Amino acid sequence: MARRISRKISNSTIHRLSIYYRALMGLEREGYDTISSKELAKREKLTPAQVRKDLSFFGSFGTRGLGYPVKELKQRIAEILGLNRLWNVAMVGVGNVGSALVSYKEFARQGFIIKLLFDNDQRKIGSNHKGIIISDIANMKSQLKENEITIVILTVPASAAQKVCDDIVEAGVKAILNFAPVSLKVPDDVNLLNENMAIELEHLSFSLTNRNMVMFD
Amino acid sequence: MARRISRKISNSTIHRLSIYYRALMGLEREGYDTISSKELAKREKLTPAQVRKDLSFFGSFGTRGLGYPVKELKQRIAEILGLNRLWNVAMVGVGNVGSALVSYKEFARQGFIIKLLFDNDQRKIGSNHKGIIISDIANMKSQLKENEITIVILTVPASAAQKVCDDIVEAGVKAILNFAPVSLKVPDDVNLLNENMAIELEHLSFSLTNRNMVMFD
DNA sequence: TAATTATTGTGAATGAATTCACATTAATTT
DNA sequence: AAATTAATGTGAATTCATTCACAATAATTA
Ligand SMILES: NC(=O)c1ccc[n+]([C@@H]2O[C@H](COP(=O)([O-])OP(=O)(O)OC[C@H]3O[C@@H](n4cnc5c(N)ncnc54)[C@H](O)[C@@H]3O)[C@@H](O)[C@H]2O)c1
Ligand SMILES: NC(=O)c1ccc[n+]([C@@H]2O[C@H](COP(=O)([O-])OP(=O)(O)OC[C@H]3O[C@@H](n4cnc5c(N)ncnc54)[C@H](O)[C@@H]3O)[C@@H](O)[C@H]2O)c1
Repeated sequence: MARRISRKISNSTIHRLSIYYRALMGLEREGYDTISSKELAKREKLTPAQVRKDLSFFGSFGTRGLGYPVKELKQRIAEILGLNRLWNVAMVGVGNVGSALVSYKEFARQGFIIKLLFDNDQRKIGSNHKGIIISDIANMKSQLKENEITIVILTVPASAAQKVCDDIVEAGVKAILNFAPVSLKVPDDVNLLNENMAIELEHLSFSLTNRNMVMFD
Repeated sequence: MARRISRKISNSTIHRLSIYYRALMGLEREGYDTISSKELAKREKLTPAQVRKDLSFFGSFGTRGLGYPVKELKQRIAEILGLNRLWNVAMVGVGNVGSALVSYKEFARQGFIIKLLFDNDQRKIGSNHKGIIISDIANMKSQLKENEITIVILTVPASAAQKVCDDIVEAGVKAILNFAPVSLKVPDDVNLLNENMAIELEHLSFSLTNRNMVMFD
């Protein structure tokens, strides 16, 4: 029953699975029963071969001559991505970015349940934020364990990030989404992803600057 | 004087340039005069060869036996990324995410100046947000042109995103950073980047789910 | 039920990105 | 000033990702 993935799945493939997942949600809403790799690729500006190859790493979900069943494929991708369950999430640093994320209902709808909030600002600690009481960062380590938190969103200032990150790791958390613009050091068995909006802006500024692929030295 | 880049620079290389840039800012603060590819790679969990290859696409900035001059290399990368100038930025949709971004001072420090804010909510239009008056979306097209906006940050609900995006494109803007979780259609000459935090969370949930590279069907 | 059509699933081919490996060269030491 | 050391810059080798191309096959049509 267990399908062993021999090859390592590339980050690009994982990323595209999320894209397919979103596309399929849209298609379901629009009333599609099936979708071909050709049509799915067109919608997401990819190639049909890429779509088929990505999916083939995990099994054969389609029907030759017809395409993929929208509802079922969506469900299969949800399973692959680990979205057919709830994840206990904590967030550290309830400032500008943290507040925006907490109020975002889509995360909960996807199974990412923000259970705990932490901050070190005495004025914030104890206050109720969208139904969750903000806890003192001093209690973080024990509370992360007690509440079986598996994912932490890190939205503290860059200067505090490594220290807080160390504590998160010590609490046994294996997945961190970091918004602070610093390279955090974590052990190999911890999944760290960085969300850095400045880098995206810099990418745009690079593209605008090098429109004709000409540089100056 | 113009150095033609024959090969297309890969997105990964551009992304790493931003990483080097941040690392160099840190190194400068820490008082380093020079840095070797070996040390820079170690800090950012990359390989020395990768660092050297990335930089070599744009010129030879180092000294054999010694390494790269921190201050100068930082400046060169800033030039490559187009950060040695100011960019006029507008933001559409001043809600949770939009508000967080507007209050973020680092963007301005990097040269991304948020000049205009737009919304369609009558209660928000006309109000002063961090020193900027929120304008009516109805006036967006003309104002984007008048103010020579080159980058737009799009933080409206998914349902409104494509329509607003079309107007942005019509105004002649060639770079868009989109936070709405939809695939926007834009002409080939428009640079569109998507910032999707849910996708990052899904990546983490994939990694946690497939820790031993075993899947279930 | 046979012929036709559409589209998957996948090895093989191609293309792209990364890493290797070393000649080159600048700085430092003796 | 020669020898030694350290690290760059870059072709070549390798690894990884994407695309090609087609046999296999399910659905539909005649
Ligand atoms: N605001 C943005 O648009 C934006 C954009 C890109 C990146 N970022 C990054 O995201 C992070 C958060 O940004 P922000 O604008 O929300 O900052 P913020 O200052 O509004 O919020 C940070 C929060 O962390 C808390 N905090 C500080 N030190 C702490 C500690 N040691 N333990 C627990 N909590 C602590 C503060 O009390 C505050 O509530 C920063 O690293 C920032 O660089 C922000
Ligand atoms: N809040 C989050 O943490 C978060 C996380 C991931 C993605 N997103 C995405 O980012 C976008 C913004 O999220 P948010 O939480 O800030 O939403 P929000 O509802 O708080 O803000 C959206 C703003 O856009 C304005 N708006 C709506 N339609 C408009 C139109 N046609 N023209 C101009 N303005 C319009 C609204 O008045 C509002 O001020 C959404 O697409 C959301 O899915 C948000």
